Parts: sequence; structure tokens; C-alpha cells
Amino acid sequence: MGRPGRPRRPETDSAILAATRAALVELGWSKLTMSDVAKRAGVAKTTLYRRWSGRCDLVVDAVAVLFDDLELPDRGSLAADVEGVVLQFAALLARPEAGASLLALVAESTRDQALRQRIRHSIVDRQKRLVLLGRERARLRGELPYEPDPEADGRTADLVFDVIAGAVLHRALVSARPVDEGWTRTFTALLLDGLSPTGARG
Amino acid sequence: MGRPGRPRRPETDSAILAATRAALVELGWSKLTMSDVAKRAGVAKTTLYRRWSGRCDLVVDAVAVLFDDLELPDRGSLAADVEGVVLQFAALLARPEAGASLLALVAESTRDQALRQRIRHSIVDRQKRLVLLGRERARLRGELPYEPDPEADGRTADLVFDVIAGAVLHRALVSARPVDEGWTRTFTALLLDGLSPTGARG
Amino acid sequence: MGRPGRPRRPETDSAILAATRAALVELGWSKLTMSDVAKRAGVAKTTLYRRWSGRCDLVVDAVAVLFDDLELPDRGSLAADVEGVVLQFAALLARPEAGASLLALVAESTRDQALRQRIRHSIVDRQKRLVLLGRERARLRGELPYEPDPEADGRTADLVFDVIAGAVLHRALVSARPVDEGWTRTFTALLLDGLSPTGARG
Amino acid sequence: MGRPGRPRRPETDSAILAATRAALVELGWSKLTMSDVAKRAGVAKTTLYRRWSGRCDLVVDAVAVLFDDLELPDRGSLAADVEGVVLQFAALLARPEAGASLLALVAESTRDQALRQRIRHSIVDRQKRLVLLGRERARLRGELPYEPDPEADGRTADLVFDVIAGAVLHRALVSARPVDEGWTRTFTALLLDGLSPTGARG
DNA sequence: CTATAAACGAGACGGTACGTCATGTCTTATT
DNA sequence: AATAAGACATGACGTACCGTCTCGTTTATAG
Repeated sequence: MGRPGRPRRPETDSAILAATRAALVELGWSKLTMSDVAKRAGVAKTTLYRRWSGRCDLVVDAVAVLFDDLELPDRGSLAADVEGVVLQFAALLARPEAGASLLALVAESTRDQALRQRIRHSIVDRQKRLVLLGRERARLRGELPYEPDPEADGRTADLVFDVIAGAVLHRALVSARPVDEGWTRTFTALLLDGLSPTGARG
Repeated sequence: MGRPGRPRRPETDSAILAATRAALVELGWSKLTMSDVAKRAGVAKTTLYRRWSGRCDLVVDAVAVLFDDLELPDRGSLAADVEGVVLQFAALLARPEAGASLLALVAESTRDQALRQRIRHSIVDRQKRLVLLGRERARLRGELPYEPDPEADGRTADLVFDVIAGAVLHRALVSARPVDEGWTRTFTALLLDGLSPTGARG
Repeated sequence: MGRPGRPRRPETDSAILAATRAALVELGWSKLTMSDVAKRAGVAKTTLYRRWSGRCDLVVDAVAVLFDDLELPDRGSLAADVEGVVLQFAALLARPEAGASLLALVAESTRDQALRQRIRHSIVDRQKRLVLLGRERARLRGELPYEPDPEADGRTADLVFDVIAGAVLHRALVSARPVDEGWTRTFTALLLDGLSPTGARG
Repeated sequence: MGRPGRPRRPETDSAILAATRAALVELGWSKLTMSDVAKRAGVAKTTLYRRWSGRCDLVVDAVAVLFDDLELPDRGSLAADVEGVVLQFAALLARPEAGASLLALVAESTRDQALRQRIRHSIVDRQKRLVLLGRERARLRGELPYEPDPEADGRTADLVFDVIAGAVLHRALVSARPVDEGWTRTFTALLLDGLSPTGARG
């Protein structure tokens, strides 16, 4: 039944991913080396390469699990939900294994189609879930109108996701300033109400 | 007067920076090497290290000049100005020397205080200028109210900058989808009017 | 009677040895690998190691069979017999599986007592047989005197063997020049009559 | 005048060669590694590869100097000179850096034209010198006749060299028995007088 | 007009990581 | 038990860059 040959030890995978995260915390992306990860995991370099094709793939998997923890508890209103997701995402990006690695991976992915899809599937889509869920809830609450055209709805969701994730990421990593309660509140207000003064509308 | 010894050839600096950009276009950040840049510039490695302390500093300078070209022609309205700046910024990020390099540098800067300031001074602040200028113009047009508290005004400008730059950057590089006229228009609408339906306000 | 468990397939041994010789021909001693031999023989690496302790032992056995083919047809005189054995030995050493492997094995054997004995038993003694046989015949023909002391006789046989085998080996592999009819004839003349001009003797 | 660039430290060469010999003594040819030699010599692996293309070339040079020490003091007669050279050569082959390495190199050279010439030039020809010199002296003493045809003379010298070097090499390394005074004497007698009993000649 | 001092090219140098390969052992399921 | 398959720890391979160094050469100012 089982395939021939000695099977891979399954615990090894998670040991390696944990070692990778530890190395990211200690050394950062640019100083992370395969040899070091192997040493930390108590594993041979060949075992690493048997399971991942290189640094990038390895780090994607190591970081991806962090993004699994994102959740969207129902806080009762769209604004509160947005604030919740912003704070959660910011907390994640603030971790040295996550934020910097994500940037570096995305930078690398601009020249690597396969990596781009891997990142999207393992990391980005797991964030976008929250946006979709939040919009669903807001509609049930009547805070957002129903959009009959599913394509237009998707476009809007994408846009909102880019705005939220982009703003937090830029604030936290590019501007390198804290995403605290105050910033989160004003950002959420901007997102919901827009920049124009109330009277300027319509 | 002048210090003794042979003076540095000033053209060399720009030759090296041009070579750096060429290498970024051809190889990308992760495969760019000092030796290769030296070869391209027709310069010895020692000359490179005499003028820059390493890869990161070199690339910051090489990329910074690209961000000097950003301009904000007056298009007559806040919305039009925002669209203009979004498209300009997107065009810049789409260039392989600029977008990916910026991400990689920022990733690296999370563990390097000096680099962070260098990036801020040479790259980020040059973008933020446009936001400040745009807000000034909008006020003169009456599209934005005057904010008496300069600190609050600064916070808002920072927020708007993070939202605009972050959204474009996320769309272009993380989501890896085009920042075209359509997206720009809907993004600008969202920025100005917010997510909530008109009636939900107040 | 028979031990429990599945018995070893006997054909496997010769398949492996043939694969080893093929690998020696194609790759040579230094590039021969156990994995490659296993692959060629259609056999798992474990099977190899169950039957031989390593590369050296395996190659000794693989090469030894070649030395079994050496024969000494009676050509009617000591000189003719010497020429016959020289040409046969030279033909063997010229084969890429044999000559170079023998040298490499002997080189290795200088640090490995067990290997030394294995080579002696499986390879060297099979050559020496011919010398002993040739001397026997020469005595029957009256070309060589009887030596009453068996120990002295053995010493002389050893010496003659070292001279013949050594000269051919050195010519073929160290000097890397052909052991052809001409060389063989002059060598045999030297062996039988010596270097000194006839008159210089006694 | 001098070529541009930092010149190579000349002492490094001999340090590396000494380290190579030390490694050969300690580990033997088959366990000698470039990394280990580099470590012993206090030198980076890259420095090794900058100066030698690989293990074989390195060992040829490391071993060659040993063969420079061979000399042929005039002992008054051809027989005595032969015995002298045999003992010297045997002493050399008995050294673990020399004998086994030579065999291994020659084994490798059967598949490498360049290595073959390198060995010939650096090692073999230095031995052959002694034979040529010895024959010269023997002629002056009247022990050998003058050979008018230089080509025939060369062939004979080659033959004698193969016989002497081959016999000693085979005795010492293949048969693995001592080349002592007794053996040397009987070998020399065989070389000079031949195998046939005196009466069998003519 | 000659010191002297720095810039500059070339390339050697000690390191370190790369990704691959072979070793010999082991763990499976199958025969 | 032997076998095929293949995972595994180990460690060398030869290459590539790193950032530093040591040369000879060139180009400026200062004495």
C-alpha cells in the first residue's frame, strides 16, 4: 500500500519551519541561511532541499502559519470590525518574522511568477478572507448595500483590501510608526467617511 | 585650500549609480552584486566601497533619483490631483529598479536604524511632499477645511500619505495587479467619499 | 537445513561485478560511485553493502576475474614464453578497468592491511602463477638449472615476477608507452642476457 | 612594470605544498581533502583553487619536490651505481607521501592527458635523469659499449629505466616487501647478467 | 620641481554560504 | 532474512561574493 522507501518524518517539517522562524527573529531575512536553519532544526541541509526548493519557498511556508491565526470576531459594527482587523494585522506585521519577511518575499516575487502565486495562496488570500467576511457581516447589519453584480463586488472588495492592508503595511514598515489605537481610529474614520468634508458631498 | 591628494572624479558617482540601476533592471535586487556593479561601471570594487558602505546604501542612492521626478501638476481639483499622483507613483513602482528595490530596502531597514533614516530622507519624504502640496492646493480651492492645529494637520497628512502610498504599493506589488485608470478612479472615490453609503453618515 | 529467510539471489553478485566493470570503463576509478553501480546493476544500495564492505573490496572482486584469464601456452622456449606472458599482461593492463584500477587499489592498500591481502590473494598471486609455471617448464627444457634450496628458488621467482610485472606495468602506465612486439623482444633479451656486454661477464 | 593588482604571497605556495605532504602522511591520498589542506596551511580554499586546479595538480607539485632530492653519487662501478639508485628510489617510495600518491596519480592520469604530462615532467623525468647519467658514467668506465644510433640508445635507456623503476615499484608497493640490501644485490645481478645461466648465451 | 597624499585599477586574500553529490546507515513495505 | 525504495546525517565539492588588503600608477596640492 504505502509507497516504497522510508517515509519522511512528518515532525521534521514543523521543526524546520519553527527553526526558520527562529532564525528570522534572530538574524532577519537577509542573514538567514539554509545552513543555519538546518543546524537549528537538527537536520541535514539535504533534508531541507528535499522538502523546499530554496530560501523563498521555505520562508513562505514558515511565515504562512502566522497568517492563519488572523480572525475577525464580530465587534458589532463595521467600524469596530475594521479597527479589529487593522490592529490584528498590525500586530502581525510588527513581528520581525512576519513583516520584513513579507516585504522581502514580495520584492523577490516581482521576478518570480511561481513565488508570486505561492505568496498569494499562502499569505495574501488568508488576509483577504477577513475583508470578505467583514463585508458580509456589514451587509447583514445593513451597513453596506447589496451589490448585485458579483464582479463589481469583487473589485470593490479587492480595493478595500488593498487600502486597508496597504495602509497598515505602509504605516508600520515604510513610515515605521506605530499602528496604535489612535491611528487605527482615524484611519477607520477616513476609510468609512472619506477625506472630503461632509458638506462637499453629492 | 583643497585637500591634498588626488580628488575623486565626480562623474564616477553617477556612473556607478547608473550601473546600479542597470543591474537592478537586469538582475533584480537579490542577484545584484557589488562586483557586478563595479564591472558595469568600469570601476574597481575599492572605489565602490570608498563611496558607499554597502549594497543597501548604494541602492538607496541609485533609486532615490527616480523619486525626484515625481511631480504634481495642478489638474484643477483634489480628485484629479489624487488621480495624477496615484498614476505617477504607480508608474514608478512598476519599474523593476524602483518597486522591488524599495520593498527590499524597507525589509532590510527593519533591522537597521541608519538605513531606515536614509530611506526616509532620500525616498519617502520625496513622495510625501506631493501629499503636502496637494493638500495645500485643495485648501486654496476650498475643497479642504483649514486645520488650525499644525500637529493634527501633520497627523492627517501622514495618514493620507500612508493610505495613498500604501494602497498603490499593495495593489501594484503585493496583489500584483495593474494600477490603471479604472482602479485609480474608484480608489480616489473611496478616498474622498469613504466606504459608507451617503445616507449612513452623521 | 537452509537458513531461515529469503536466500540471496546468486546471479546478483555477478550482475553487480559486471556493472562495476562497466562503470570503471566508462567513468574510471575516481568517478565510480556505489550509487551508480547499484543503479547499473538494477539493485538497491543496501544490497551492495550487504555483500561488499565498500568500493575497494567491490572493485577487487570485479577486477580479479580479469586476471583469471591469464594463461601460459607453451611456446617452446623460455624466451618465447616470457614474451607471451608479457604481451598478455600488457593487454590486460591496457584495459581501462584493469590497469588503472589495479594501481589505485594498490595505492589504497598501502594504508589498509586487509585490502593488501585481498589484492594479493585475488590478483597478484594469479599473475605469479604464470612465472612459477614458466620456470618449471624452462627447467624441464634444461633452460634453467634446478635450484635445490626451495627458499632461494622462491626468492628468485619473486624477483623475476617483480621485474617482469614491474617493467610492464611501468612501461604501460607510468611511462604510458605501448608494450608492443618490439619492446617485448628487447625486454626479454635484457631479462635473459642482462645489460652487460657478453664479454664483460665473469 | 610589475603586473597590476596585489601580488601573490610567494611563501604561501610552499606552505600549501608542505601542508599537502603533511596531509598525505596523516590521511593518505584517498582521504586528503582540499578543505583540510587549506585549514592546515592557514589559507582559504579559494587561494588553493586560485593556484591549483584541483587535488591532482596540487599533489603532483607537492610530491615532485621529493623527487628532486634523488642523486647519483659515483660509486665506482655500474653495479654499485645501480644498487645506489635502487636503494634511493626505494627509500622514496617507502615514504607514505610519495609511493602511494604516485600510484594514485598515475592511475588517475590514465584518463587525463594533461595530468599525464604533468607527472612525466615533474616526477618521472627527474628519475630518468639518473639512468641517463649512470649509463654515461658506465660508458666512460668502459662498462657499456658506445651506441652510435641515438634513437636506439634512447630506447635502451627507456627500457632500462622501466625495468629498474618498475621492479622497485612493484616490489615495494605491489608485492609490499622490503627493498633491502639483499634484494637490491640480486636484482642488480639479474639486471646486469640476465636470467640465463652463463653457458646458455650465444 | 619635488614631495606627499589621496584616488584609482587590479587582483590576492580569509571568510562564508551556496546547492549538489556520495557516503554508509536507517526505516518502510514487499517478497 | 533478503530486497527495492528512498529518507537521512555527514561532510567535501568547486563556485561565487563579501569586504579588506596590498600593490603600482595617476593626479592633485603644498613646500
